[in-house]
Amino acid sequence: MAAQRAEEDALAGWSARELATLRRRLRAWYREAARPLPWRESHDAYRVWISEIMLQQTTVAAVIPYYERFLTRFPTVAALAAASESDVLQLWEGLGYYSRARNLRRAAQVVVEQHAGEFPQAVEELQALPGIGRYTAGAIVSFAFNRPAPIVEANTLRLYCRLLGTRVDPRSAVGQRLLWEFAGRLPPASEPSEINQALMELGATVCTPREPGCQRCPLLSHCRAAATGLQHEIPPPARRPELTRVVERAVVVRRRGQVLLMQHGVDERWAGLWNFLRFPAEEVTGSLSEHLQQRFGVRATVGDPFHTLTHGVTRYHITLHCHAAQWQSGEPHEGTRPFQWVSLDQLAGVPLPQSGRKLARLLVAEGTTTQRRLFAE
DNA sequence: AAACCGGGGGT
DNA sequence: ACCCCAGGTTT
Repeated sequence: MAAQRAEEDALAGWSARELATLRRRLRAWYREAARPLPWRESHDAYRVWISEIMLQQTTVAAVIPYYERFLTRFPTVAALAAASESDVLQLWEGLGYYSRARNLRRAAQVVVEQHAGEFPQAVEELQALPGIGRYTAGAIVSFAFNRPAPIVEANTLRLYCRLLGTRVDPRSAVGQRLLWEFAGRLPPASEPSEINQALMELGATVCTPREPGCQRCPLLSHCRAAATGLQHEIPPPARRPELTRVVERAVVVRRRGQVLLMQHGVDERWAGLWNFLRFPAEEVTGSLSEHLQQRFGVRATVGDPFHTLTHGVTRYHITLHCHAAQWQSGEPHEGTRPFQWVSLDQLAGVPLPQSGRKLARLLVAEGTTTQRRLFAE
């Protein structure tokens, strides 16, 4: 296989001597260029774990305030294990990928119940916990326990591809095997944590996607891509899925100063979070009022849209038309989906997706006058 | 292998 | 408007 040949070629020529030199230069650079990150404060597995889960597909700047609040509210794995799912989701609100929060709580319960509250120190055992994959397991082992473990994520993936000078697709099975093999050779027995952090930091700040700073890279003389001028073409860009435009409707049903919320099911987007009544506009065949009665068993008078907001979610661009409605009769039901009535004051304590929160803020901020207009009682 | 999961920030 | 992000799970 051509791909297999490319893999062998890419790994050939990295002598133990060269790797030792590479590590020395990397450490020297890192000790100058270091920026503070939450987990540098301690080598606590719980803290490293929380931060790594939050950082999945999420930028450092976005994570920091969430990390601080989370550690204050749930300072130990035992505290997290004892929390309700809703409480954990509440702290996760706005961060996205909410299965991370649900898995976090489940994993905490496993650690408490099956590991006596102590994090296992082996990659395989950590990877068996919900929400912990190969990267996060390696990150915990190397950062928290300071034991050698390979890490491959967005930054090191790009860095390794360029160092290796390979045009192999890093997302393919062959590419993955190549990268993890190379990643396994990099952390030394002594102080591997620093090397792994330095690799990620170099990828994040110097070996960047668009304009890699090769002139200031401490590993320039080791880089097979830079040697041949291929750093801009490696790694090959991922194919972007096409954006689908959809129109949805949200209905704020009001009854005696309270609003109606539905909970998203486990097989839906925003699983476990609450929302106003919300559905694709195309599912509405007749009037909105008829739709509410047929689908939720609720009689209500529905007004024209009072607000429209757009937002992106995964590969969808959503236009959301928001309606105010006045409840008349009928308790809401739809399969086993939970519903609840909450006052506007209580809304702050219920986990909502970002789009729902924007709508909620609108209701609270609009004031009594507008609400009276929207909900003619 | 491909789809799915969210939202923010940079350009 | 498009690209990227300290990924993991499910199909």
